Amino acid sequence: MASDHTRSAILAAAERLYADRGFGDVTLRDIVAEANVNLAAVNYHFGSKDELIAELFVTRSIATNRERLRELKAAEEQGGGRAPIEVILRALVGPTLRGCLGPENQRSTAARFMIRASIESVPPIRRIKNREIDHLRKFAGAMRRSLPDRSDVEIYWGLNFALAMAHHTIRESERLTKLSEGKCDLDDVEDVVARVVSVATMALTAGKAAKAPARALARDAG
Amino acid sequence: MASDHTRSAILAAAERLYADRGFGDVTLRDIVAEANVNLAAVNYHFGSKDELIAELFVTRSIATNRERLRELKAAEEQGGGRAPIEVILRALVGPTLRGCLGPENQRSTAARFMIRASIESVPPIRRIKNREIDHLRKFAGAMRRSLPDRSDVEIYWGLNFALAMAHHTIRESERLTKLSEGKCDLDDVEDVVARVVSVATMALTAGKAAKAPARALARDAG
DNA sequence: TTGCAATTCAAACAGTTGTATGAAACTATC
DNA sequence: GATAGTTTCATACAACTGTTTGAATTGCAA
Repeated sequence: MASDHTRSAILAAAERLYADRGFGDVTLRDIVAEANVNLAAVNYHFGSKDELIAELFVTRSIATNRERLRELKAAEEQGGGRAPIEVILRALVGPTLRGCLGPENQRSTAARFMIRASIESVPPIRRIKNREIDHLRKFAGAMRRSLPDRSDVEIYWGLNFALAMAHHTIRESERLTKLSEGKCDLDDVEDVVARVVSVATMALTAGKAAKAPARALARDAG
Repeated sequence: MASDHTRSAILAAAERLYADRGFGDVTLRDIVAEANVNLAAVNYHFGSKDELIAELFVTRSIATNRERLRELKAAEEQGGGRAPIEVILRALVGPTLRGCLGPENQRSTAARFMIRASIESVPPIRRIKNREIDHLRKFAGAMRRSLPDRSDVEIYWGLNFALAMAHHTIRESERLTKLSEGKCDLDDVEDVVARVVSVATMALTAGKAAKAPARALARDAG
């Protein structure tokens, strides 16, 4: 490969545009204009538009997941195979929140692209996304080890709510700022992380009689 | 005028298709095929595709908000101007959850359409959506009356998290079912509502030291 | 240099999109 | 039953999409 220059220029431009404007209204012509390359270059280097998107997503997906798992593994090792639930949750939502919030110029294009991908669900991405389940299962496993007296159902709901709060806060950050007239400071990322982790922790550790009357205690006595 | 038949057939078909497949890949030709009307009928009756979408969204938006506010108002009147926080939250997330989850055949097309609209953010909708802020402010007001010792910041974060859990659960319901291998039963809508309300309530009523270290624990779950 | 493959480029292609047109088919009023 | 107004229809249109093509250009080895 003589020069990857064109190839990586396309990748960078595409990621930036998709992150900013979404998949819906970014055309190949927008991308090649931003990258200062010829229109045919995309098909020459990637085969098709979908393959370009897929490569972008796979690359970032692997990187993000590795980052999260690194934090998780470190925490579990330090705790002798069992990490505090707060630390697990922090490893789950921290990297994404840090990448997508905070002062404008510090936001990672990569993370913003991943958020787009998790929202818009364009075909080439949807096809790949099922693997993410396996990734989440690892977190579910760590959470189970951390809270052995909790049923699987509670674990999964807690996981779901943690991701919900993180993603929704990112996605609707503008609206929250506007609604609260700036009182909710989304630039203070560590505060946001702490809030999400705190609420998710409460969801997972609150008294068992929180809601399900007599239903849940039967089958799962880990 | 003479016969609204064509007009309402288009509205119904469009809503159904948008709810099922999103705005991205539903064309006017898909809509008119589903509605069994001529292609030109859309432009004749609505002016343009965007105006069709806008009318759909405005209609549903008004209906949903009226439903939520009705529940809220009833609760506040019954409590003499101050409703329990759980009831307020239930009025906020209940209608949407009930419309979008539960047994397949009971799901409201209207609610599913609104979820799509809240996710995909197509131009004609984005333009209208800002009014939703005023609607949410009414809920923030009720929450403030219900929890007078809470700061505005806490109120807004609680509101944000409640919506986050409701919307995310709807949007990722398939994934949660798969991840939990069916253990999380999303057809049991009232259980889902109870879980969301319960966690959001904890977020709003937990020990005031929420902002401090992540170690704050709260056993006062209602 | 010559020769050859890799890369770039302008241009065109085939398909789809939302929209516009003008004639036909209705509907109701007189 | 003729007329005027509304609604439907087949069809065409212009703009845009991703993709392909084949010629020009580049880079590098012999």
